[in-house]
Amino acid sequence: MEITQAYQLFFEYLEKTIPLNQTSQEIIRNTFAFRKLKKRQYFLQEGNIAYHTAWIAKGCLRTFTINQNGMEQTMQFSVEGWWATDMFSFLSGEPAAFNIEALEDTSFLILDKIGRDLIFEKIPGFERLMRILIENHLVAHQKRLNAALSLNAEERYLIFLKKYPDIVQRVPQHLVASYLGITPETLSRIRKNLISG
Amino acid sequence: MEITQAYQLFFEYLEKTIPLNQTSQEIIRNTFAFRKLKKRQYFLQEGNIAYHTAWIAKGCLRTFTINQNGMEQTMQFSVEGWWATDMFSFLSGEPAAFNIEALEDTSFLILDKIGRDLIFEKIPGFERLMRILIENHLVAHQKRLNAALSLNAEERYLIFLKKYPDIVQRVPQHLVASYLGITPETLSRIRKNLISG
DNA sequence: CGGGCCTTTGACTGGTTTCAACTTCTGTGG
DNA sequence: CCACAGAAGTTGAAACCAGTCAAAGGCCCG
Repeated sequence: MEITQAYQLFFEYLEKTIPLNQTSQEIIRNTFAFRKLKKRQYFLQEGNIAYHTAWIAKGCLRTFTINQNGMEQTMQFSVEGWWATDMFSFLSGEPAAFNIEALEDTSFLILDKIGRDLIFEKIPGFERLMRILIENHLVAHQKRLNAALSLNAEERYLIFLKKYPDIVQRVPQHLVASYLGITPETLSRIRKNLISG
Repeated sequence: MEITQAYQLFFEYLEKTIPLNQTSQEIIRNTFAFRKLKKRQYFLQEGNIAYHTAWIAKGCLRTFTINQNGMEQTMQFSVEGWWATDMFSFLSGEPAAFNIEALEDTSFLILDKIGRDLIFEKIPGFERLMRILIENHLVAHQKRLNAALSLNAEERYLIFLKKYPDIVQRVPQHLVASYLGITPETLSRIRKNLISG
């Protein structure tokens, strides 16, 4: 993907919420940098500090942690138009608990904290947009927590299917399992069961 | 609890993050209203619209949903200095999915959307404070989701004990179980096991 | 074509729920 | 202040869901 196209997509994304004049676009071009990752490369590794927040223009990033049993726990799949970072590390400057890797060749824009503060200051409505973003993020997490605590594996898989039909096509099955908090074997059996029964 | 004291506590709480002059305090007094609930009374019921966000001065509120099996799922216990609302409903104006009830006689300050916008406009740094609040909230939710998906019941209980030793003392055991996403029987057995072994 | 990873399948294990009975605690009215 | 009813907590036995371990088949990519 071209740099110009990535910014263009980002402007379109932003303009759904806030108007952008030429000056604002220029500021964004100067604060957001363009980056690419090839499949299997890392955007962030656990223990490092998350200096950047990423906005995906094309491709897919996966955010995950290693839990205390040494298993990968997938937190999020970020596709076109989504954001990805370790929020805690980005905000506090402490080492990240999350890893973020590319599941496909991915193009994205990155923003550091200085850039963020600059944008908050210069572009009216941007801080509000980020707040709304995080609020929606929080709501989604509440629903997911609710599901994790009260629904069984099959029910959680069906919700995932319904909510992200595109992502199910796109990522390996064992990663979906790790997102749902179940083993690959269990997910395989659930799918078999859904097809036959 | 007295009205004056509630505002006083709130000012102290706010001043940890943002300075407040006389004017700001006056604005807050005019936008946040004082409320009381007796034990077992509701602050919000599922299906109604959450017109308010609450800041607890004294007491304890419990936020919970009824899941699709008709079981209560406790989302949060809000004690002194915490906030409580159905974020989704408050922001969108859609009916709430959450119930919020008082576990004790509780005194708190409430803010509606109009008041919030007013405060964001009039008090510099307030929007930032709310953003940081939500960001921290999000981080906490991520950790809890992680735990829910990858740890067993005993491990989750131990984390809860460590993180909220005061709340464990304060709320009935079966509500802690519903917070952890386990049955009261299981929590009882876990506790027995921890004491003897 | 071959190697390694992903997925599937089977048998077994273990943690958690369910159902039921019993005990303890709490609050309310006589 | 006691009695009693209802709620909360404990304990046991059986059932169930998901995990673990192991092995075989499928598929992608070098």
